[in-house]
Amino acid sequence: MDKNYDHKLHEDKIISAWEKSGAFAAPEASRAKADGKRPFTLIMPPPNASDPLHVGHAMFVTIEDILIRYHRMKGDATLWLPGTDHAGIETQFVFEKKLAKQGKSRYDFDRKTLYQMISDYVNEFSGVSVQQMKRLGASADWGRFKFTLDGDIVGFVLTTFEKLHRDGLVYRGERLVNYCVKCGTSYSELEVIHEEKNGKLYFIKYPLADGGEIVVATTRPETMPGDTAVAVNPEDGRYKHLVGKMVILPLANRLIPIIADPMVEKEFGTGAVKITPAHDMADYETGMRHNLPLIQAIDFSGRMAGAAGEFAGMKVEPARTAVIEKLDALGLVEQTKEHIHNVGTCYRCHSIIEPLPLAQFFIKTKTLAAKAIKALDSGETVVLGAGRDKILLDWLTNIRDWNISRQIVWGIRIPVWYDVTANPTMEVGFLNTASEFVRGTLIEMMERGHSLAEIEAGLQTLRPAIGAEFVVSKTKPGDNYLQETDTFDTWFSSGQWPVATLATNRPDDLSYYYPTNVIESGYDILTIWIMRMMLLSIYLTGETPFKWVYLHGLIRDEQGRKMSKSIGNVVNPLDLVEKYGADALRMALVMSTTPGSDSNVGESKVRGMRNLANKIWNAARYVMEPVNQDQKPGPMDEEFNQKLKQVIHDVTDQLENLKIGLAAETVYNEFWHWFCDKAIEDNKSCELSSDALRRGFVVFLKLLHPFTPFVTEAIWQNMIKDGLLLASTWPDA
RNA sequence: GGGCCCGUGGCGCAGUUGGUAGCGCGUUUCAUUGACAUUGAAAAGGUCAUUGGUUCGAGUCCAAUCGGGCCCACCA
Repeated sequence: MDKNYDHKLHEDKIISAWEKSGAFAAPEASRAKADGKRPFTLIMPPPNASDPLHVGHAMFVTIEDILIRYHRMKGDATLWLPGTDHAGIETQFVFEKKLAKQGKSRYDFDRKTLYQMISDYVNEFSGVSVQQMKRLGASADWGRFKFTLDGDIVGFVLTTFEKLHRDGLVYRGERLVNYCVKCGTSYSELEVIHEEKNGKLYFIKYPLADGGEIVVATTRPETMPGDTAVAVNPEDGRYKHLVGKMVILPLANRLIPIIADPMVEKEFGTGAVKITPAHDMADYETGMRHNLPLIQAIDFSGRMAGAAGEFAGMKVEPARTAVIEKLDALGLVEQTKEHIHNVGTCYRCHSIIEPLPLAQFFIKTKTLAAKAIKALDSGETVVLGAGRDKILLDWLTNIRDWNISRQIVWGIRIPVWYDVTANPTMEVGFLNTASEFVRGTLIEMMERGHSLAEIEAGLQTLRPAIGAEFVVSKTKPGDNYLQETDTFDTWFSSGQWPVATLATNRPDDLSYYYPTNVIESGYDILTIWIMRMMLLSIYLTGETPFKWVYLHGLIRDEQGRKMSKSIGNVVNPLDLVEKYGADALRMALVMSTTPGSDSNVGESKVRGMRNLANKIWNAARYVMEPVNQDQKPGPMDEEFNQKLKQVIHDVTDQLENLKIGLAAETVYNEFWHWFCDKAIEDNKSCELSSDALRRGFVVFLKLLHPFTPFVTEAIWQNMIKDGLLLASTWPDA
């Protein structure tokens, strides 16, 4: 054996030996069942198919692989099911940025072509993440690999939607949605980030119809053309006498009522609020309570709409200035104050989110959430992650209906159809045969000579009226139908992941390997993903999808800063693997970490763990040729055996209880500071037999294997020369 | 405004059901040609944020305070 362990000489060879052995594959359910084996199932959180791995991925690969290797050695029927996600918005966003560089946009292509282009782009990179996971040592069952847009997964997702619809849990409704005019799609509230911004609070005089005025405070005067009321608090003595009176809305010169609603805070501003139901979530709610009409002043491109009269066509920011100037000229601006307020921004592109009214598909979540709450309350599902279980519970308790429509093509198209003859005025946007993007009502377009077939072929957007009837069907229900152009929220498909991946694999996988034991992910997607999996999986199977939720923390740099491209402190996990070996990176990522807490990882820690790999290697060299060759028990043998048992017991116990960081620390310390520093020295002084030392070392190889699989396997091949360490059995205490 | 998490030697972090504090990196001194300098031995360094309480005993439980971070929320 070489004097030093060089990971480059071993890792690739070991990966292929493992793969060739077939040990990664989970046993067939029927056989495992017959053998009386206990299943251990872990569904991999699917990384974006087109993205290379970052440290967060390396973290989940490591933690999950540790658990999988441990359970495999314990003799469980172990399934680690891998996959990748199409990541609808993320991917289309990146792709459109590429198009923009070529001076093109999504409107230069018909749906099919655009989809194909993105698909090709994703396929070009889709192998990368899988290769990288393998380099980290991921012992997943690659034969069961799934992609969220695989035909069988898509079929499964569509069936789920049909079932939800049959059960009355789907509706199409016009709601204020969080719309990003730059991304051209709506988002669920989970994808909106609230940021504090400096703005101005304008105090504007609204004249009363029968003389006098009422002053309202607003940060968004440009939405005034959409005002449909002024609201005051019912308890507010200053305004009680005005409730029910009419005001003349400046600029538009429309009459709108003064209403009383408890949502108004008396202390803020003037205690009077303009109500703009089409452009503010709270106003929308108020509008619903008071049956106020919806007037859209801003359109989906982020410009002022026709209702804004002279301001129509202007972008929001300049329109705000223009409106204030005009009002000021009319003497209607009482005062302007500097004001810090929360603004919703797009998590993707950081543009300001416009709340806009749009007909979308929603899933009713209340009844689904009740079952998830029950699973948490009863302990059927336990969340590990520094109190984040309470955040989950809070979300489930206050859950809102889930907007699952996205206005993008990269995803699963919603299987809903509209009858053309029944909806002649729905708006269509399509690429015509002359490759121009045209938009208008269906009937207009047909009158202009565009055939239904032409429209259907180039269709990008379809906007049927609010109450339009629709048919849910996987296939076209008749010649006179056009399909909804929205696709499902990516999380709608990944929310079914544990069930969908098992149901579309081997025949008995779902019945045997479900519910899964552990789901592992970063806490940043607790609500957006984990919660959705609970909702949909319980709905589909009646059982909670996982017993344990293990939430790992964010990985920060050595100084505790978030990794970001602008700081330039992003570490590529594969570079570290190249330099120090996969074992070193794995150990550095998990040692002394605890669920839910962020951890800082820098090169010095990885280097320290590379030293561990070398230490193991050299311990092997000693054990194979110890100074004391005596097989007979030495005076320290008894104590050594006792201690060894204790170590096995501790590590096993910690792994059983998902205390992975602690288990890593225990093996590290006991191996280095007890086995190497004490036991080997005892052997040198002839107090410990070589026999005991060797048995102890083999135990340590096994205990270390889940954490540092490569170096331990390399030694096993050198020393034991029988089978693979990967497939050996876990030591008994 | 409501909720959650964190505050342990210079730095980064553990500490499993409460029993007189550990690890990595760093620092100091010494050692080493036979497992490993990617090493070993020894050492310096912490009143476990502060205050009060429960307990025979608290880093570990409770309360309050200060500091840092996060989540949620219709003060426009």
